[in-house]
Amino acid sequence: MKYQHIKLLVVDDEPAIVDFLTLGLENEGFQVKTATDGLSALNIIKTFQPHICILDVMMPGMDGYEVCKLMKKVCQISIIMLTAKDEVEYRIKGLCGGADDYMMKPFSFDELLARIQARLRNQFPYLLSDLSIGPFQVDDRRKEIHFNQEVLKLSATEYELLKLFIVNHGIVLSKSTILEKVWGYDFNGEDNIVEVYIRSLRDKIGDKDHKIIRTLRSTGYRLDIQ
Amino acid sequence: MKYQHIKLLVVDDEPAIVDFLTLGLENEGFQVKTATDGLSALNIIKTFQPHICILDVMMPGMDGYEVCKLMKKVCQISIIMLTAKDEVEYRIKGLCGGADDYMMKPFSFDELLARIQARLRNQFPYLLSDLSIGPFQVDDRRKEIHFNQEVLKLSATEYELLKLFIVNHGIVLSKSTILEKVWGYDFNGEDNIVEVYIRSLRDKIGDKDHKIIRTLRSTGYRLDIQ
DNA sequence: AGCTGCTTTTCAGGATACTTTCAGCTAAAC
DNA sequence: GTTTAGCTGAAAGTATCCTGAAAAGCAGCT
Repeated sequence: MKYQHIKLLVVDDEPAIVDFLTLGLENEGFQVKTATDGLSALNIIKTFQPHICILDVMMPGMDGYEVCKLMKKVCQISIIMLTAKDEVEYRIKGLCGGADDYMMKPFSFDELLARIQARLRNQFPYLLSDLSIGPFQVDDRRKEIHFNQEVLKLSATEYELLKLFIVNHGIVLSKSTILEKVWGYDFNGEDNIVEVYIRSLRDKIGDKDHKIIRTLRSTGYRLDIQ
Repeated sequence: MKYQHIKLLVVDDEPAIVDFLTLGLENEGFQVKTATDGLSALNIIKTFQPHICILDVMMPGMDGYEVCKLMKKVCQISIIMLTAKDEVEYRIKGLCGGADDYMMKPFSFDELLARIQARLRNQFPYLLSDLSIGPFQVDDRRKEIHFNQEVLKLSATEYELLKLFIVNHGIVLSKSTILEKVWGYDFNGEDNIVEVYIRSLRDKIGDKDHKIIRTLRSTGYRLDIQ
């Protein structure tokens, strides 16, 4: 649960590995998206904006080395490369191309976790402590959100929803995404409930003219800061 | 459980060792953070303020000896240095630089535990006996908790529950967490028992309006001090 | 074994806060 | 002007928590 606001991208052309990692990482609480080739990985980065990418070197089409360089150009992302035992030259190439860490296959899941934590500590230490963005401050241990230094009185669902917006501020969230993340994939009600909850959030943060939580008609909602 | 409020920092450039120690120490109940180099160790100290640092001498970049000196400058911290068998000169250097103890690799985990306890007895004796937070004082040896200078008359279960809250004050504890920590993972009753026990604690500390032990509906409970 | 006092656990009713639905309304898009 | 998506007030439905009380368990004592 403590990693709920940390986004990972797993890129490997072998679905078995992707599934294995995704399952484990989601279980640890991370937000995980996947890609099986470099091009789609680069596309996902644009919208998902992950903090860390776990990237296999050997892939058909663009190889991991290329992908790594391009990713680093586009955004601030921490990259952990996966190499097979005998791909030493790739490892060196990878590190030169901007990878932050590498792991040899086969590896244990715990080792991966340790490296992810190391990356977070190095590059995103603020993610491990409190999340403070604009007028919002999320204290996940107290389960409280401050808005302009005042504690908001929120129900559990409202808390989760607002946290989702804060973590993804500046990014549009569709109603179906919100439903999935807050209510769970197995929720089978109408998505009007999202509208209802967003109203109550807007009420509580005094967002009368919908300038903080923006509505993007037939697309979704976006939390705008400043 | 008895070390729950003691904070350790493990610094070693070998992830395998870091993982091994972290796992074992967390299992003993310590709060553990890790670093793989001196600089990040110094950064962590600022926010985490550990009581004891387990510090490897041989590290790339800043060596343990340097780190040790800097740590001692910044704060009151007990340092246990790790040296390889043949690094005698480092050991001497380390002790001169302010290390409080040293251990030769390889060492047994029990030896490390013993040295940690020795350090605690020397430098933080109060951590081993009393835990005093706000109006609460836990005397774990006598199995007594004082509230506003008065001894509370508690059953064994009530004692464990209140201690859990005191150690984790300010942090929301879910009913399942509480069940696991106080009743054990193999308890198979309803979680209404948590509610019942919390009522009795509230009665005994006079928390009529539930402002000391807060209920966070469908999330958990939180002990608030002040 | 039976009694006693205490602790632990279960149970059921009720209060309350939260969740969900609904229907009519508003406003944007074409 | 029509259509559609989103907004909103209120009502209905539900889950969670609180509580008093009783049952079950357990240790010490005679």
